[in-house]
Amino acid sequence: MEPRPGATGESLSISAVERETGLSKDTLRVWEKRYGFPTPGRDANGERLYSAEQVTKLRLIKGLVDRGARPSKVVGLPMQALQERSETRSATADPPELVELVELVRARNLTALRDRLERRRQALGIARFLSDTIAPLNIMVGNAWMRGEVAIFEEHLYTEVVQMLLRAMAAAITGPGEPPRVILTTLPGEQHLLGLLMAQCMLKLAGATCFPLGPQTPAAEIVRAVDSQDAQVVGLSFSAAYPAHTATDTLTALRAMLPAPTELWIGGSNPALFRRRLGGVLSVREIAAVPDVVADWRARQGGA
Amino acid sequence: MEPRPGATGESLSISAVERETGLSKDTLRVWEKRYGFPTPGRDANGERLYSAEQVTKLRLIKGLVDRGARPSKVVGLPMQALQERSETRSATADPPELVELVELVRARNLTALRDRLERRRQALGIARFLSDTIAPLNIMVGNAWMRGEVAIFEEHLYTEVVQMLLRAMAAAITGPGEPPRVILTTLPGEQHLLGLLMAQCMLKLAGATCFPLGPQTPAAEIVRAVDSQDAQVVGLSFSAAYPAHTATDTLTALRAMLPAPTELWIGGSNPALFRRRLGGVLSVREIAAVPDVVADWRARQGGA
DNA sequence: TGTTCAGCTTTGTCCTAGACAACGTGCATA
DNA sequence: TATGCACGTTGTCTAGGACAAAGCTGAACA
Repeated sequence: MEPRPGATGESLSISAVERETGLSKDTLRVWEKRYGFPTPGRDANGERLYSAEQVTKLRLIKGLVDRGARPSKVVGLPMQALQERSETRSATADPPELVELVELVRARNLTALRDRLERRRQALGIARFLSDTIAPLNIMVGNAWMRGEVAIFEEHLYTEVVQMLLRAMAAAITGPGEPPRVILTTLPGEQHLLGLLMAQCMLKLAGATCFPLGPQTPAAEIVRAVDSQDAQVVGLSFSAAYPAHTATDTLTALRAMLPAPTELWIGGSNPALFRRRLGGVLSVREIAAVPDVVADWRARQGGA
Repeated sequence: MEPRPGATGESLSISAVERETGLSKDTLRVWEKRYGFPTPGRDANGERLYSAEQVTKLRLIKGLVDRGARPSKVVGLPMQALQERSETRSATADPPELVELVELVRARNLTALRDRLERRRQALGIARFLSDTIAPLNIMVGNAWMRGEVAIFEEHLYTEVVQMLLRAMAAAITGPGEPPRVILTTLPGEQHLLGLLMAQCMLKLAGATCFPLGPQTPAAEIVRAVDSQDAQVVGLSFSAAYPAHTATDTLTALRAMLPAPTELWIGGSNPALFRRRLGGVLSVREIAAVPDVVADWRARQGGA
């Protein structure tokens, strides 16, 4: 009636692999037919059983495809080639202090990680802490995860530590709550919250009023929220894993549904957001740019 | 290449409906064939287009099925009958003070909601606040959402407010961090965190040491986390929407993968968890029972 | 030399239809 | 009152085919 076992020992069913990798069942089957990979075994009923290695490899491939690689070029590649291609992308000389922090994640030393982050926050101030430490660190941890250097649960521990820190920071920034009033959320399917929390901190620092909706709000509901909260801006975040196409489609739909004066600001690590511009959507490439964006908005409102 | 538009105006594609309702594409198609509902229109390419009303109705049906109704008995029912059946379930005389809080959610009065909750927390103390206010309130808001009385974005606002409160509470409970050491997370597919945060507060109150992994950790990764953190207990939470079958399957698999002395504690609003007992899994029916469960564990360890 | 457009290839998702195992239910037996 | 068996129910899996949208390629043009 409900799902099959899903996972028996080391072998995963197609549903489990869909959950683990984010690749749909259809895609998994069609890759198998077209590219000859993955090559799952079969159980007694002829149903696919994927090995743990194949799942790891699929995750690497997904990472490359998310960054713009074409499946036909990467889906047949051996493990080694995949790892090399993953690494070259992040080889822009990571600063050693941040590499140390990633090492703490790998060592699962949460208390040390928390302390170090806390100290950096106090030393740098919130804005620079976010742009110079958290933002690059997120990318580095994400890359390390794709390369298999950081386990899923280690990435979860990291996310949880940072999330606690950011939420505490956001709560600590108080003020009269001036315009703009900003709805913050992600679209359905996008679960990553860190970008949104960073944006919330920066926006509150700039004096804006935030209405965080948490992750995964359908477009129609965002419109209702804007209406009910009298919001002037909708802020959305897109991680690298979010399908580029869904993003642009839903964004244009949302843009059409929103009243014209309501602005749509987007950010995140998704490369597709910056490939092509969308009308009526402002993409904020760097978290550090948030104060300028808010200042621009205020100037525009003052002038109008 | 990537997903189709998904949503055009008021009509949703089958993928969008899958995301919105949690019913798989396969299930949606097979219900249509077997029960004659839903009856989506078709676009120029012959692809299904679901109306907003059908999606609402599907959500109601999903709610009933999640609570144990059989699809053949409820997929076909008219809207009115569905609403009646949904309501009878929650008709156990909701306390008026809590009904008022739900009204605040519907009125989107976040500041009032936050203040009221904060005051109740101070009046009742953390433990009774969680068991007598937050736990029933979650259920009431969930029911109101299923009945369509509370919009999705209102439910998001509520969740966000409570989450902030619970995280702040959890952070404020400090102590030496005694045993047991508990890994807290949900299985892949389960996104709801409130239950977990409540558990975290209660566990910390009881002096336990918590390692929250956030939502959606694969079973194999939970095992690695237990190993690396020397945890004695794994705590998992299951919302009503989580497919019963996946839950029991993954739980038995996880139980088999964990070392025997590591305990597995589960909680949440999922009725399936209490229908049948699983060997080596302890289901904590009430959030208020957490201190007893911890005390029992300590007695067992002391005796051994 | 740079740009634009048409045509080709790639790619993810959707379609249909059938099969089956696991579950719940109800009935007959011990 | 239990236990076991048969039956109907139900969600997921299988397969192969189709198609639109996006990327890529190269020719024609300014």
